[in-house]
Amino acid sequence: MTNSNPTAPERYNAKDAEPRWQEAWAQAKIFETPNDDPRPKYYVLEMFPYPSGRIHMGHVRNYAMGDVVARYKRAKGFNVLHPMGWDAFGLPAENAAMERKVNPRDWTYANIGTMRGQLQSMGLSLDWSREIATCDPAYYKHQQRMFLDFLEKGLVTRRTAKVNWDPVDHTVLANEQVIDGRGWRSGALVESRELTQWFFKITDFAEELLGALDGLERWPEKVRLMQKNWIGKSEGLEVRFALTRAVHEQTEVKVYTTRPDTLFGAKFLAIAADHPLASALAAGNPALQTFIEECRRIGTAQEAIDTAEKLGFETGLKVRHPLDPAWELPVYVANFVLMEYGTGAVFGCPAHDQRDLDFANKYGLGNTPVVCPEGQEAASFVITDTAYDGDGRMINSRFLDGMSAHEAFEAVANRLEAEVLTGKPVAARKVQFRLRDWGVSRQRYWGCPIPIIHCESCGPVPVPVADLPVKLPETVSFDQPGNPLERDHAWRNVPCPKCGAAARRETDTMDTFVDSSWYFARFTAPWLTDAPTERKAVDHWLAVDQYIGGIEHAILHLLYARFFTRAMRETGWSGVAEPFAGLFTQGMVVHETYKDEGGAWVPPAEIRFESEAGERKAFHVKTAAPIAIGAIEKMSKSKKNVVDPDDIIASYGADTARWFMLSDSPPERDVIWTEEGVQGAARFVQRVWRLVNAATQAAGDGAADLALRKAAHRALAGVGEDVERLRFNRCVAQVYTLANALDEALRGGAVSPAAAQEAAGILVQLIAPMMPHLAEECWQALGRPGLVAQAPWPQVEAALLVEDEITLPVQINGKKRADVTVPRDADAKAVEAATLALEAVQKVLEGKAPRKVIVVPGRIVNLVV
RNA sequence: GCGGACGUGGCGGAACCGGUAGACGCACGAGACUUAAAAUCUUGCGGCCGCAAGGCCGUGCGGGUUCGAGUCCCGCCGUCCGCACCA
Repeated sequence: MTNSNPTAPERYNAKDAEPRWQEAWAQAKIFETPNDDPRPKYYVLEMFPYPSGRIHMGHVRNYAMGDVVARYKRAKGFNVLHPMGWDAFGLPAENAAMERKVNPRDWTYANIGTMRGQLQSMGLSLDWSREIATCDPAYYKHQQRMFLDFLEKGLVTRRTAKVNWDPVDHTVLANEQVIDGRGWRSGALVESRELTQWFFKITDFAEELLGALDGLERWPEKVRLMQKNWIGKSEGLEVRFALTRAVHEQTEVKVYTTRPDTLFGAKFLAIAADHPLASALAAGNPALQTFIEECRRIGTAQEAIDTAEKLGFETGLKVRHPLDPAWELPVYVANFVLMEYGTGAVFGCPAHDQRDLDFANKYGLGNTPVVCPEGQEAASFVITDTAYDGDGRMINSRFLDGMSAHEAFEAVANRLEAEVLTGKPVAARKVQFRLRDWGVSRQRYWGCPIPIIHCESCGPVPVPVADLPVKLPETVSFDQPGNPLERDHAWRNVPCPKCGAAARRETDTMDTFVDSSWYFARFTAPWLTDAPTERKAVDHWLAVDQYIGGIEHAILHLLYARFFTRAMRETGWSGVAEPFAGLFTQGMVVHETYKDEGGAWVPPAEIRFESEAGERKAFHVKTAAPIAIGAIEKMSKSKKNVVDPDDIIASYGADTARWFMLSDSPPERDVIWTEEGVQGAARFVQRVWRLVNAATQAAGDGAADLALRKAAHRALAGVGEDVERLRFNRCVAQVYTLANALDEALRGGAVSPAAAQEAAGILVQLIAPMMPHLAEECWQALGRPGLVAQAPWPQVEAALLVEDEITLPVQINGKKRADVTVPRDADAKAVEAATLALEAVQKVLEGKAPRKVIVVPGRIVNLVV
């Protein structure tokens, strides 16, 4: 190429070009989005970052993907909203404050400044005029307003509850934030504590949140399933078991069951250690008291639960079987019954529940099988140490015998609902959810203050809307553990808004997941000072058409946001129920790990590679000591396998980093960051630049035009389709294919200037969403007017996508033996004739006719001989 | 334990509704240019046999359906993810 083109351009200089084009875009304000644009809207959003300090490769991948969609949709004629903001409240700021004696606000805003600069150096097409930070009173003021609205609507409550206490972060955590019994952030084993907390009543929407999942067709099936399981709906029966003697006026125990069909297999009743009946009994029973305390102690540590034995305490109480008053069952207090689920009491059917069986075997309660698997003799069906929880025919169950389990469920439910024995129903059908209300109180400083004032006589009083925001105090000290708001008397002590008496502010702040539950709505009109949203704007822009982020938020953030949007609908701040119409969960960025001979982790920047007998070996750049290449893992500081985006952008440019991020792996899978891969991307950047410049020099007679134009339009059609489906790795492959075709055509010398420039122009527009700076530079080199970022997406010429002749594979008995070339519209008969005329086919047939000929038009020919 | 996803060259991966397995890239081999290196260019690259033409085998393993299976069905094996005393 260099030889054939004496006017060869210099190498493309990303360092020079990238800031230049970023400045040009900013000057032209082309990424600032008006709300009143008549074109169809498209809202693309990536999960906003926590300003932890610097961006990491995960951010680069996330935002590169979103930017491809934004730029593509803009070229397709949409009015695209693509904003950015900061999820700016959170514990790291407080930890930094404690460790480094800096103010959390200063620390946060310094990080925002750094990270904003880094994102801008990536050349993202963001509307920075809509930037928001959740720690800004101008943002959280509206969150406080909505909190009060929710409170008025009954969507917020305050109650005492057993909560997850993180002893390291000194705060309460929601159920969703406890992973494997540990705090999601601190990793500390959580403890159970009884505290008075504010709750968002997400359970009010359990049914709706579950039902609406089916409508989220552009969500990954996996995420929908995870949410479905998390909400955990079950349908069963609440059955009242009458006690044979009253205990402190309690005459019955309510039990929730999803298997009323197995009621005749019941052997015992078990209640939770926290059950009111257990407490009542314990009052006069020290042994039981000890047992209950033991249960509570074990209950706090999740790990213990996994290994803990099923333990019970026989109370001596008896209950009557609801289907046979003469049948009495013993009542146990058991460590495996949860007060939080159902009624805090279960009936045990050992034959058909493993846990009940373990318990029954331990205490010698026996078992009676009542569901017999198909094909099994009822007489010989015995349960010893493995319960049977499958389907079958009812046995040993009086009036249920012979029914299916499902029929028996209905029969029992019907009979107990219309109870004939006592004249009143002893059971009711009930739907039960696993989902708990969302506890939002956090005993931390760096969060959105809960706008409540506690008054001795009036109770919790909402701060008047006119007094919002309740701002965090500016000066705080972190020299003692605990929440500094508690100690800030000037801030805390205020008069009651209702009666004027001395009162005190709520010192808990909101879970930071509240902040991120509505930011996408705020982006639609972030300039409003007197309301969280403008209905016209929010209803126009929502739902987000394409949301992109990590799978780790499959439940947490994505469930909270779905709830919050509904709560906003209930309070009039939005007319939309679902915030995200399309969701994409991208994979992580992973990297090899390296260890030196001493077992210490070594960062990739300190390693050089050599190939010895085809084997890749690593050495330390300075000491030349051999380095062991370890497993490929998520980039993490602890394993030192991180690559800083700044370093990559400085040495290769943003386009190279973006291109590599999009090229190798399917976006939903993990991508392995490799030096070779980045270099490959960098080579391609230069190759595009050379090709585009060479295209301006084309001077052929046009003999190769048609083939090149076909290649260009095939790529155009393919990339369009693949961007729509977020298959960026395939887009990249198509671009390479077109680059190869253009290269070959130019080298052949038979391509006309017009066709060369058309193909080069298409190539540039195809890479523009992915490598926007290079694309602008090339666009200019081609002499095209304006910015490629503003150019409409080229039209595919459909005629160029069809071939006049097609080549079909010919199989004989299912094995490929030849090819046959026929006109595109040849019918089956013509294809058959052409196939049979092939020399290779005739040789096999030896004059005989094939037994069968299968012609799939446009696809394949198969001969059976 | 329950629920789900996945398994294709040395590597990342492609293959639409069952129709040419391995697109595209990376790595690697050979060669050209160069004093040399980088860059660039040419070329090879699933395995086995063969000078070649060509043939045989091949998508985790074992069966099945089909003219035809990476794709569908049944049974294993392995990896990853989510939930987990939920009655």
